[in-house]
Amino acid sequence: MARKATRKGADKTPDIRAVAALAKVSIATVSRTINGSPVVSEKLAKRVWQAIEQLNYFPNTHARTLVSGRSRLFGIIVENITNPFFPELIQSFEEIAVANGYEILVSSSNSDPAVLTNCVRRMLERKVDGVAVLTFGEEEPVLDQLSFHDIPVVLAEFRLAEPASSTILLDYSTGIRSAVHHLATIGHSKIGFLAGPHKLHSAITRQTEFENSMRSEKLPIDKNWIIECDHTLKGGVIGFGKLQSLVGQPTAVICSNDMTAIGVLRAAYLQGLRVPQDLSVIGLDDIDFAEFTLPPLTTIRLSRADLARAAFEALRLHAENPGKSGLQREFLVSTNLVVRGSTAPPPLPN
Amino acid sequence: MARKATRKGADKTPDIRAVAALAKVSIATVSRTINGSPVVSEKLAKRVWQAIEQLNYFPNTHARTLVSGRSRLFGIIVENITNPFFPELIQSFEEIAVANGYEILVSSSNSDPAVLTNCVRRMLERKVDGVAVLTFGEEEPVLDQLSFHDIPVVLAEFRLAEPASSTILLDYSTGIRSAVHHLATIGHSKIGFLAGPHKLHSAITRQTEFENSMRSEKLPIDKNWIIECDHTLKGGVIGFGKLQSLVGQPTAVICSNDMTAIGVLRAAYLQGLRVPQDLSVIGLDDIDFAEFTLPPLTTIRLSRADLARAAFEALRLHAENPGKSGLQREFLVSTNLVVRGSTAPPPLPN
DNA sequence: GTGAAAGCGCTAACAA
DNA sequence: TTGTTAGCGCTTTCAC
Repeated sequence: MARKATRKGADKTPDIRAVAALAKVSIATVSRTINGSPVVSEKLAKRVWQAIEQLNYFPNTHARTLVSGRSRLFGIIVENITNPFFPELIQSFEEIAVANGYEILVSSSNSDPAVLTNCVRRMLERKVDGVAVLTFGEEEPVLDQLSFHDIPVVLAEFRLAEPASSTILLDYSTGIRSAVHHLATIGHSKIGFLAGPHKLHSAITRQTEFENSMRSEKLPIDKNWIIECDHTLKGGVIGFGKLQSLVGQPTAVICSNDMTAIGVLRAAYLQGLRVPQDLSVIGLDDIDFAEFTLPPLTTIRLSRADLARAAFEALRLHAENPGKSGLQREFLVSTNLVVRGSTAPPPLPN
Repeated sequence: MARKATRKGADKTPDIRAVAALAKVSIATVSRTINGSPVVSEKLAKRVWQAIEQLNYFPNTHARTLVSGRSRLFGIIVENITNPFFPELIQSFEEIAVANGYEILVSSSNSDPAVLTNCVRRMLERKVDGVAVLTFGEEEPVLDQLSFHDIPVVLAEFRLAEPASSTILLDYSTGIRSAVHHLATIGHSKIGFLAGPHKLHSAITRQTEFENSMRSEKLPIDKNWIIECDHTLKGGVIGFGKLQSLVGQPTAVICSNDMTAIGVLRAAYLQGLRVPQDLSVIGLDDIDFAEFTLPPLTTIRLSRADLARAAFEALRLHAENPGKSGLQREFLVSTNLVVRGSTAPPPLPN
C-alpha cells in the first residue's frame, strides 16, 4: 500500500547501475558483492548491500544466464502429473532445488513420445542446466537430443554413455521380495501380478523382479495371472476383472503401482470380495493416499524424497562441473515393504 | 547416435550469426524471419529457414527476454500440489500455455505466507510475464509485491485495483444450491457442512453459500454441524469424528472439497455407517478420483479446464497489451452438481 | 581491491 | 526489403 504510492509510473525496476550509483561504486563491485566474491572490501560491500536493500534490487536472471551460460534452471519431466506419485516427487524436487538456488521447469510427457520431444526442446530453449527424466522407461526418444547439447541428464533405470549423465537405480528387489515373502509366510501360494505398461522399462523390471521372487520362494508362476495394466486406477479395475474371469484364481495380487492396487480394491469391493479376508492386495509406491484406502494398503514404499534428492544431486554435480569427466554416478534408491491392512492369510479352501 | 558422431566438442550450439552466415543474410533478417515479420521476401525467408533447419538452430530465450522485456513465462502458484485438484489444474494450464508458446513456472505455497512471498520473489527474478495466484484466498501477502512491479496478475475470488489484474469469480452458488436442493428433495433436513480452513476466502464463501442455500430451502442451520476442517483427507476424518460426537446428528454432510468428503467416506465406513443409506455425502471439486470412491462421490464440479483457461486468457490479455488500461476482466467459472452414488434419502427414523 | 570495457544472443530503431 | 548498430543487464577479463 505504502509501496504503491511510492511507485510512480516512470521509475522502473532498478538495475545494477542504479545500485552502483547509489552505493558510489562501479557495477563490477556490485556484481562481485552479490556473487560473494571474497575480494571486495567490507566497507564497500556494506554500502552495496545497503543500496540493494534500499532499492529493493534483485538481479535479472536472464542477463545473468546470458553472460554466464548458466540458468540455474533444472527441468524435470515426469510421466503423468495426474498420478499422485509424481506431484509428491515434484514437490520434493522443487523444495530441494529452491533451497539450493535453482528453479524448476516441470513437464509431463503423458506417455506420448511427441510430447516428450517437445518438452525437451522447450527445456533446451530455456537453457536448463540439466534435466531429470523421471518417466521410468520411455526416455529413448529424447536422449539423443539432450546429449547432443551436452546438457546434464539424470535418468531412472537407464544408463547413458554420456559423461554428463547419471542414473538412478531403483532397488525393486528388496521391496518386491519382501512382499512375496510376506505373502508366502502368511500362507499364500497363488499370487497374481498386475503389471504396468510393458513399454515402460520399469514395468518390465518390476514384473521380472516379481517372477524372480516367486522362484526364490519356490512358488508357482502362472502366466495367466500376470496381466499387463496401465498404472491407472481404471486399469487396475479392468485388470482385476480379467483375473476374475479366469477359472483358477489367485488369493493375492501384487500390483505394479498403488493406483492399480486401488483399482483392485475397488473392483474387489464391488464384487463382494472382502480385502484382506478373501483377497490380499499389495501396491507399489506408497503414495500418501495409500494410508487412507479401505483397508489401508499394504505396499512397497518407493521414497519420493530419496528419488528427488538423488536426481537433484546428480544434476547439480554435472551442472556445477561442466566438462569434467568421471562424474557419472549411480544412485540407488531402495524400496521396502509397508505392511498395512490389505494383506492377511488366504481364505481356507472350502 | 549418428548425431553423436557429428558433434565434436569444439562446435557450440549455433547462434543467430551462424544462421545468418549460412543463409548469407544479416542477423536482422534472420530475426525477422523467425518472428514472422511480413517484410522479409519469400526468397530470403526460405534460405533462412533452410539454414535454421540445417543447423538445428533455436533462439536463446534469455537473450530474447533481455532485449524484448518479455519472457513468455507465466507463473502459477497453487496452494498445495499434493491435493489432486491442483495437478489437474496445472496440467490444463500447462497445455494451454505451451500451445500458445508460453512456458510455466509452478510453485505451491503450502499455505505458508513466507513460502508464498518467496515464490513471488523468484518469479519476479525470472521476469515472468504474469502470475496466476490460485491459492483461493491467501494471496494478500504478495499482492503488493506483484503490483509494485506492474506484473499482470490473475486471482481467484479477489479483486485488485491494479489495471493489470483480473479476477476469476467462482460461481459456487449454482452448485451448492443444487446440492442442498438435491438433498432437500430426497428428504434431508439435517445437513452438516465440513468447511475449509477459515483463513481461505474461498472456504468462507463456500460456507456462506451453504448457509444461504439452507435458508432458501427453509432448512434449519445448526451451527454445531458446521465444522472447520483443513481441506485434507485426514481433516475430513477428524471433522466427521467431531460431528459424530454431537448428540443430534445430520443425515447428510456437504464438504468444502472432495478430499474432505473422501475423509468422511472413510470415517463413516470405519464406524459402520453405510453411505448413502445411513449418511449422504457431497464433495466439491470433482477431482478425477471422485468417480472411483466407494460409493462414487456425489460432488459439486468445479472445472479445472475452465479455471485454467480463464487464468491463461486473463494473463495473456494483460501480458500482450502492456500498460493498456481498461483490460481488467472478471471471468466466471461455474459449478454444477454431479450426482453419483453417495447420496440417497435419509434413513427412516426408528 | 577496484573500475573500465568487452561481450553473452538477441530485437528494434534507423539507414540505406 | 535489407543491413547496421545500439543496447537489454549482467559477468568477467584486464588494467590500474
